[in-house]
Amino acid sequence: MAVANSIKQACSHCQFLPFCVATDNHNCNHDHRTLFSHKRTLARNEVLCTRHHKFQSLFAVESGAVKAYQVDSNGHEHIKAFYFAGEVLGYRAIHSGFYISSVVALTDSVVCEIPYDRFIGLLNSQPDLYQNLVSLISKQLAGGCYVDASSAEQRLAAFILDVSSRISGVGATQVTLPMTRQDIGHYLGLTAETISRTISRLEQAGLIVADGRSLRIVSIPKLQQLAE
Amino acid sequence: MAVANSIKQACSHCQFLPFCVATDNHNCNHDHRTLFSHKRTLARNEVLCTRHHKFQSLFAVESGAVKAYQVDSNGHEHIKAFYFAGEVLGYRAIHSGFYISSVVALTDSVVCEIPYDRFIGLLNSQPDLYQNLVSLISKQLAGGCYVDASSAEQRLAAFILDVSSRISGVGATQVTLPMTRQDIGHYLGLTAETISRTISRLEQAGLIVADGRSLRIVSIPKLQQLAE
DNA sequence: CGGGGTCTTGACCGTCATCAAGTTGTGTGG
DNA sequence: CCACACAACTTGATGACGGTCAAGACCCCG
Repeated sequence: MAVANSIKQACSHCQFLPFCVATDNHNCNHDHRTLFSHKRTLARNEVLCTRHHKFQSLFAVESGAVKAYQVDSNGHEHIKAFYFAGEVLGYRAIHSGFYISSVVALTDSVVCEIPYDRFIGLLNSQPDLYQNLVSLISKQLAGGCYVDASSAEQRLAAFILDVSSRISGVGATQVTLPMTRQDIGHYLGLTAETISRTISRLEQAGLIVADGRSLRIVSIPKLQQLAE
Repeated sequence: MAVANSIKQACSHCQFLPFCVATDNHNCNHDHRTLFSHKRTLARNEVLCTRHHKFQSLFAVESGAVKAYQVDSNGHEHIKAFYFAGEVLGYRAIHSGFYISSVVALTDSVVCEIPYDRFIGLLNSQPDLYQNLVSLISKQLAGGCYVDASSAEQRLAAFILDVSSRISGVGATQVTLPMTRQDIGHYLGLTAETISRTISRLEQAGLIVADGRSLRIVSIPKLQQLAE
């Protein structure tokens, strides 16, 4: 039970909780960390994994935040996704066997490494868990669709709602963004200047209050309406 | 063996072939079609499934082509994906239990319906097949990234390469697009006029030869270079 | 206090959306 | 088989949104 409690504290909102619990049950005399995964502490800007490197592990963000990005032949950075505490990354590498993106920490972070072969071993020993995995990957397929909204205001509104719900929970009005305006721009296909200007406009419109990276959402419904 | 041959003819390039074969092997005295799925013939513009309706089946496109789209609150259509012969759709609905997009046929098409509960039943009876499914969904996560290229020319170049490889095979230079300029625009976040103009520019630049919906790629490398 | 990264704001310009008109293509009924 | 109607496509003119370049303010950390 000590182990179960240690899971609950750090991992209570982790998408991988069902698998860690299953690991505990399956080998209740082992510590799930040594059996199943180990933790990596990342300083800000530290690299977690690199594009084109061999895929070996999924990663669960325990605390902090990371970004997954690619650099195109013109040197432009494209951010494919942000991952916050409790979220799991690496699914996209399963098919090709290589990481599609490089991943670096936006803030000091702790990340749980999940060796894929051991993970598959667990699933094969308890096949009903596979449906959990399929559901999680399906969720990633369904999400993040707002990037193709037409205007900068719409995209940013949707972004703010998405990030705040993922960091602070749905309905939260106060959020501190872990990424720069540059990063937001590279994610939304806009420039840092446009992000800055658009935040100012949203603020003038009375939808948010911004002070650097800390935001307060004045009206969630109005922001949703703008984002659609 | 008659059944196995009947699979091979229509389905030799289908992503679901491994599962259909497994079904055959597992119940070799049944016809896989009646056991596992049935076919639907769709006329052009006929609806396959509708957004927000209950998810019950995956669909494999046997012949023809379909588009998956959503209509936002302003009445603007956003195309999330095209699916061509051999490709499977519906994964995005697994997590929520409802279809995320509506799907209609672009041309007269034949589609194989795969009831999800029966499919899961098959997987549970042969858990090693789950890794096939996970790999297929992972592939969808990794693909279709070119939509966020910056310029209209880059997006269209990448689109042409993607579609031609999926319809006619990698390296093919002749392709007939099944969708309208409108559809391409709604997929790439551009207008039909911009698509038309950009095709003209690519033609003037000597990269392609266009005659309505039939395209010939003059130089695949140059097009790739443009698309990055 | 100084330095580098981050953020904001302004001026100008290019790309693509919008509106419009004309042409081509397709399908249907006479 | 032709004629008509409507959808799809092309091309042009104009304008708005966001990119680019630049300058200055702010902030964190040494």
